[in-house]
Amino acid sequence: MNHWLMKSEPSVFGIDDLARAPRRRTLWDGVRNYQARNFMRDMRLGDEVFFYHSNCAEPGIAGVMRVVREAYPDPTQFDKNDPHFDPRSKPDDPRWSVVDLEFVKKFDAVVALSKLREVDALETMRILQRGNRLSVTPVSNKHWKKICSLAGEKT
DNA sequence: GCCAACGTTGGC
DNA sequence: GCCAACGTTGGC
Repeated sequence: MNHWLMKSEPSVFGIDDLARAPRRRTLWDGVRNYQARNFMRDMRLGDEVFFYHSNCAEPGIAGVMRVVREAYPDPTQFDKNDPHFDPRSKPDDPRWSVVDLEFVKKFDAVVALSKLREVDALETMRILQRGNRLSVTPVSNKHWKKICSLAGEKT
């Protein structure tokens, strides 16, 4: 099983929104970056994903979700009324993908970005690198376990 | 193929 | 709100 991290702005869609969603599931739409898309296409059923809150008062990791459907075409790319509409994308040759994710747990407290930066063992994490903007990134087993322990969770 | 201009991300 | 870093676009 592989591990991942996905960013979302809590003012748009945060972990509480996922916990309240029907069947506690959502499709992760609106990704419009090729590298991030390619990572989503590598996700497999059962993979676990950190839910990262970005662009907010306390950026950091808020909890965990799980992949419950592997990549398929993002419906918003074909919807003229959606902000993520992509006129260059054709139904027989879609550019953008989504995966379905299910709520697993919310951490008792957000593991803050500032905290992650203090931990030597996490130095090489992708989201901690300078200028990083990717909204979907892989997380190594070592980093996954470390962050779970920071969150006070057993692995 | 180069690269300047532009739009977006996201921490602070 | 600021601004650095980055990806994309489009003229040449």
